Parts: sequence; C-alpha cells; structure tokens
Amino acid sequence: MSRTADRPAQEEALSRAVWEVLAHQGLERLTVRAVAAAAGCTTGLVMHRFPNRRALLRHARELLHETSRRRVEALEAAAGSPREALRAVLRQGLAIDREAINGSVVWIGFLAAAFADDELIEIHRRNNRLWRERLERLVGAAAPEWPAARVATVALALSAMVEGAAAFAAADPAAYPAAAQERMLDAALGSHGLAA
Amino acid sequence: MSRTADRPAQEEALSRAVWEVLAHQGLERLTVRAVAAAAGCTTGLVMHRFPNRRALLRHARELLHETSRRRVEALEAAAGSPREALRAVLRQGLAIDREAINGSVVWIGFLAAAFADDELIEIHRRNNRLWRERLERLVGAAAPEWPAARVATVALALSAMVEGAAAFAAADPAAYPAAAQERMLDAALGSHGLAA
DNA sequence: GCGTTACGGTAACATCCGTTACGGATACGG
DNA sequence: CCGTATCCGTAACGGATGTTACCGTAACGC
Repeated sequence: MSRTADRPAQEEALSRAVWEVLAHQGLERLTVRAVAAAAGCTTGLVMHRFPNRRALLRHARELLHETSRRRVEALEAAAGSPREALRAVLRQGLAIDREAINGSVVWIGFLAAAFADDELIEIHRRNNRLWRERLERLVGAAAPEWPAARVATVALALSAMVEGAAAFAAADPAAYPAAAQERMLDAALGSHGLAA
Repeated sequence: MSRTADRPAQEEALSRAVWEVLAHQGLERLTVRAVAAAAGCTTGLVMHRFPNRRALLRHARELLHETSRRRVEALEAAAGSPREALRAVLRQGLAIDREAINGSVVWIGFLAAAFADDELIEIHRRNNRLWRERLERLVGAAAPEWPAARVATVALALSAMVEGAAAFAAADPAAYPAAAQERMLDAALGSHGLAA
C-alpha cells in the first residue's frame, strides 16, 4: 500500500461540493471543474474517485437521501407521540431556515437533472416511494381508526403540500417566511383532524 | 420593407420549441441548437429573434405563464360557483394527463434554471405572487366568512399541495395516477370545508 | 425590372465541457 | 535507504456551446 487516502471521506466531501454548487450556482453551472473548485481540489481527484460525472451526481443524490433519512429517523425517535412525530417529520421538509432553503434548491436541481438521466430518475423514484411509505405509516399511526385508503390520500396531501411549500420558499424566501409555512402545516394537520 | 416575417409567431414557435426540449430532453440539453432543431430552423433564426439564449428562455417563460393564465381565467369564468371555480383552478395545476405532466416537467426545468439567472427568478416570483393572489381571491370567495389570515393560510396550503403533487407526478407518473391526485384534492378541499 | 433592405442559413470563432493520459510526489514494504 | 505502488495535480484532446460575421436570397418600393 501507498499513502492511504480516505476514499469514503473524499467521496462525501465531493458530494457536499455538488450540493454547494447546486445550491449557489444552479444546475447549469454544475460542472466537474466547479465541483472540484468547491471541494478545494482539481478535476484529477474527482475523476479518480468517480468514473464519470453522472456517477458523481448519483453518489451525491444517494448521500443526500441517506442524510435526510437519518435526520427524519432521529426526529421520529425523539417524538413523544405519533402525531408529534408526524408533525416533526413534515416540518423538517419545509424550507424554514437558510440551510433548509438550500436543501430545497438542491432537491429541485436534482429533480431537474433527473429528467435527463435515467439512473437519477430511478434513484428519485425509489427514494420518493420510501418517503411516501414513511408518511403513510406516520399518518396511520396518528389516526389508527382510518381505513388505508384515507391514510394514503391524506399522506399524499400532506407530503405534496410540504414539497410544494419548500419549492415556493426556495424560489422566493421573502414571500414565504417560516411562520407562514408553519401556520400552513398546522392548518392542514388540524383540518384533517391530526393536530397534536 | 422586405418580405414580412411574422415575428411574434416565430417567437412563439421558438418558445414552444423551448418547452419541447425542456419536457423531453431536460434542462441540461436545452441548447440553442436543440431549440432550433425542435423548431425546424437553424441557430441563425434563433439568434436573429433573440439577442441571446437567456432572452429566449425569458420569453418562453413569460409566454408559458401567459398561456396558463388564460387557461385558468377561462376555467374561472366557466365555473358555476366560487367553490367550483376554486376546484377547477386547482385541478388544472395537477399533472393528470400527458400534457399536464409535460407542463410540470417544464415548470420544474424553468425553476431550476431560475436559480442561475436573476431575471428568470424575478419572472418566477412575479408570476408566483400573481398566482398566489388569485388563489387567495378564489378561497376568499369560496369562504366569505373567513378572516383574511385564514384565507391566506388555506390558499397557501392548497396551492403548495397542488404544485408538490404535480412535481411528484411529473417524476413518477405511474406512482401518482390522476385518480389519486384528484382524491387528494377533494380530500383537502373537504377537510377545509371548501367542498363544492 | 431593379435597387434596396430585411431575412435567415452557413460557417467560423473563442470558450468551456467531460474525459483521458501522463508524470511528479509520497508513503510503505523490504 | 530504495524500489515500488498508489495518489492526484497538470495538461491536453475532441467535441459541444453561445455568439458573431458573413453572404446568398427573396420580397417590396419605385
């Protein structure tokens, strides 16, 4: 062996650089060179870690999903009741601080990129279906007496609302302040009889 | 004068070509050459009609907004009651047929592009605020007794839900069939006491 | 008809892209 | 210490991109 490079750490650093570029420069400027510059290295390292640009994007997308999954599971575990868990998980999907706004911008960038990359769209669908199952499980726990069809419909309504609000806020943070998003979430939960 | 070219018609045709490329090839392949090919002309015509690529995208974005505004106003005028108008306007924002799915893909593409173009994001914000005002007016007409704050909150909840559902369906049409989206809409309207 | 003028296709330009090849540097095994 | 294997920065390549310049061509006024 020669000098041991921490490959997973480098891959994560490069993935974070992808998020950075996506959040602050947009999809059109998401080039290998821009990612390398954001990571403080050269294109040589990037192309040594990943066989090509698409593989880099895929890794960054997967890591983003894994990160948000862990965050959601921590919130779910820390919640005191099913309804609190549901609200906490939905709330983290909103764009209520600068970091979450950046996350939403990145999410939109990956989605737009996925329409031109079969493997990215496959990753999106897989993750989205897991997200949907989680939401249905949380709604079912929050309203145990509901039939499955109602659970599924309300879970879709809530998850779609959160995604849409995050997109709105990402594009126009001043027009969609955190308080407005939270009022929206509580109004929706309350209207469905799911208030904690 | 020489041979009179129908400039507005050409600009519209080029804008439609932009939508076409955005819907079927994605933002990354949205090049001047791809737009020209989709419009059945060469880059020469494109660059004669617009000073540069960004101006072409801006025109296509504005025209898209104007088109959907006209569609929405027709639905609103044809509705028999305020609540029917609200439902019809929200329903057209869903991705319930192939054309609407394409429209949602295009919408996401423009949004992702806007994060790298100050003028595009400005157009988005202006249009989105008009959309929001329309929704608040419709919700207010559907529930005249509500205070303004509740109207605004519910309008945000409904519009965000529709946008999110359209994004979900655009990325995974098989997982979000039209019937599921409509059930979601009716469940949300019903939960807020706005069913027709 | 004919000159003029707008129109738009062709082709070139500089730049940037993803990717590849190479070579210097470095840490480990012996 | 030294050979060697790995790491990664450098630099180049072919191709694509936005944009510009040029020029043939077709229609209108006279």
